[in-house]
Amino acid sequence: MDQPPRTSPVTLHDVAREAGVSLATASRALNGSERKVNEAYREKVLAAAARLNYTPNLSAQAVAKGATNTVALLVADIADPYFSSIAAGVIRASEQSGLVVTMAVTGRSPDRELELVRALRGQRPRVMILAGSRSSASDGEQALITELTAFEQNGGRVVFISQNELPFRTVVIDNTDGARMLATRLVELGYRRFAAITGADDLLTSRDRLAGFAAGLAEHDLSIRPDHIVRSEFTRDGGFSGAVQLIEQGLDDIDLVFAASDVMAVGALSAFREAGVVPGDAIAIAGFDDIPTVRDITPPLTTVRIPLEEIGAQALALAIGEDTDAAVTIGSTVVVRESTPPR
Amino acid sequence: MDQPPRTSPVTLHDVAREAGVSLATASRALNGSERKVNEAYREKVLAAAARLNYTPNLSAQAVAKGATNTVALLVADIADPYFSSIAAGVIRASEQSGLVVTMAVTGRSPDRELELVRALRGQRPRVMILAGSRSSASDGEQALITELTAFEQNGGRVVFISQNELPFRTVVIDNTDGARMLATRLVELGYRRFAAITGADDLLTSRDRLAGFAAGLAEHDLSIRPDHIVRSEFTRDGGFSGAVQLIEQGLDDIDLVFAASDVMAVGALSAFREAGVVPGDAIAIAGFDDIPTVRDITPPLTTVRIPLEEIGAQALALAIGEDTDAAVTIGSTVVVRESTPPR
DNA sequence: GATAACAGGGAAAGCGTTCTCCCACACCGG
DNA sequence: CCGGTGTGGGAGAACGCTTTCCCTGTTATC
Repeated sequence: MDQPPRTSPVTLHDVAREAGVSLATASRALNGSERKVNEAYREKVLAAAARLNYTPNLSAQAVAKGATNTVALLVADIADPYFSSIAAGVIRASEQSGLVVTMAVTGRSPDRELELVRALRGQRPRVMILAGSRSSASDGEQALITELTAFEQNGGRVVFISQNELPFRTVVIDNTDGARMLATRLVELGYRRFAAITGADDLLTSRDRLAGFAAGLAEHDLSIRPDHIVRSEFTRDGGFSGAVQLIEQGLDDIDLVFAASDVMAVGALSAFREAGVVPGDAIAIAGFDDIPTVRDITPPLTTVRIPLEEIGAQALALAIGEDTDAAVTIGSTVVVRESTPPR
Repeated sequence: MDQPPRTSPVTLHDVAREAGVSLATASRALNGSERKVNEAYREKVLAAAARLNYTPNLSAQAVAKGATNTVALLVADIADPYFSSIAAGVIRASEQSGLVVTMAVTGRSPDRELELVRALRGQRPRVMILAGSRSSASDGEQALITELTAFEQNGGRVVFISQNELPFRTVVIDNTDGARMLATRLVELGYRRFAAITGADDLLTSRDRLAGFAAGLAEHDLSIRPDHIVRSEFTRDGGFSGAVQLIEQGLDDIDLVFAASDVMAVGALSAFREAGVVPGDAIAIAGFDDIPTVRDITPPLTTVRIPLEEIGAQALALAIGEDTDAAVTIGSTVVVRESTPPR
């Protein structure tokens, strides 16, 4: 595979020599903007660069300029449609701005997150976007804040996607209000007896959604029986096992299950179906996020739509934008589908 | 947001001064491996680094060493579960090897792909992994090969995920054989009258799968009526519109629809359901890939399982491995689920 | 106790860029 | 014809590291 001598990459120096100009001129013709360079020279340089198939060494540019074109993106799990949709938005927006995205996956571990932030900081990215799910009482929190503050003091920008409880720019997803509206809507549809499958209690996203849902119910003097709230992993399998738990407890007093995310709802749906409980009929289900797949499952899922790709794009805009708005709040809409027929 | 004076990042120089040692010693204590440094000195340096919250500038390291720790990953669409699963595998394996992944999205455009390869080459990554869907007759193909060959001659490694029709290392997905086995299995289940929804004709993945499926049928003296093969976008919506087209043509002479990917199958399922044709009952459906969601849709989808995450991990292994095996072939297994009940 | 061998610190030369100076030259007004 | 004012090329410093090379001090060997 490696028969040819293995040449070393073409440098700007080579291009300059080939074009018969100085290093400085070559640099200016190819990348440096400010100063004009004689049209004849410029063409000679461009021709030489093309002939040699030259590509500027971005690392060298970065050290010379003291700035990169990099966006560092941290997500919990790229195979999860919630995060991959957000990532798609970040990447699209980045490419439009001529930025390159480097991505790391925390696997939902705060320790790993801190470690990755430290490592990514070495890249001196322009922007760091953290789309992990924040949890409330993590010990490493302070260390993370220290790290990110240092990063900002060196001229970087930090953007969180989640709750704005941290002192950084944030794309705020209005989990509480979205869940509240969903609850109201479900009450209007005739539902009265609720259960919920949520993530661990310190997961802010999950907690806010549950709280919002409960608040919405409270407005109609309804509530969720404490034993009808089951906690589980914030994943498809967590949703599955949460539903299993509900089934084992007995479904008599439940006509609707609220899952704190669509991914969990999908898992729950499968659990119900496997147990012979027909979703949308014997039991209604609602989720949160409106990930692409939920319109294709059966029954199509009632959920709260948040524009995931746009959130990713907004995060980048917030990061590179001039205005120092500390937060952008993303609205959500309730989408009623067949998993919650009127009753 | 930026009140504090905005200090510049801590450099190795600062650390060395703080620790009272030379630059060389600091470098060796923190990163450089070969030479030993006195334990007392090393501790002083590490302490100083921690005190100043130093992070080595990776760009500077890259230009000094002439090598990076970067893996460049190109995918067609990160929101597509096929690619996001592969990406998850690449990222996991990369992090295990201490490599950083930079990701770019081609949006299925060969021109864009070429452009991105050029741009990413500037990063001087150790490895470039291309997971786009290859298409046969793309004009820019030669330019892409030139670019990638140059990259390899400079010491980089290129890995494709797809078909090995290009002169680079490849993780080969055995589309043909998988589809052939699927066809055989479906014939065993009693199906005789087939239709297919596939991608554009020059998309190799799609073409191979269709060819394999047809070959499998041929072994049992069966075939797909040419007018029962519809071509469409290789996406969920493409699957949907493909199914609509079949419905409009009439489903009388069809009892099973083979979709060239699970994503398409999912779209097709929705189309059938919307048209009142019950999938798994009035019409059977089979897909290809075994993306995570297909076990959660209704009916659960019969498909050909390929271990997507492992493919991603294999791609990285192939890239950084010593052995110059040009290709690794990934086996596939038929998974029969309820979308194709015996008949 | 003299000498060879080695360990390990520090100075300085790179790595591939950008960018600040400096300078030569052309052009202009008086 | 002279000095002033651009204009734009080129030399070289700088960016933050790694690594080679030199040199001193310690240890091993006879």
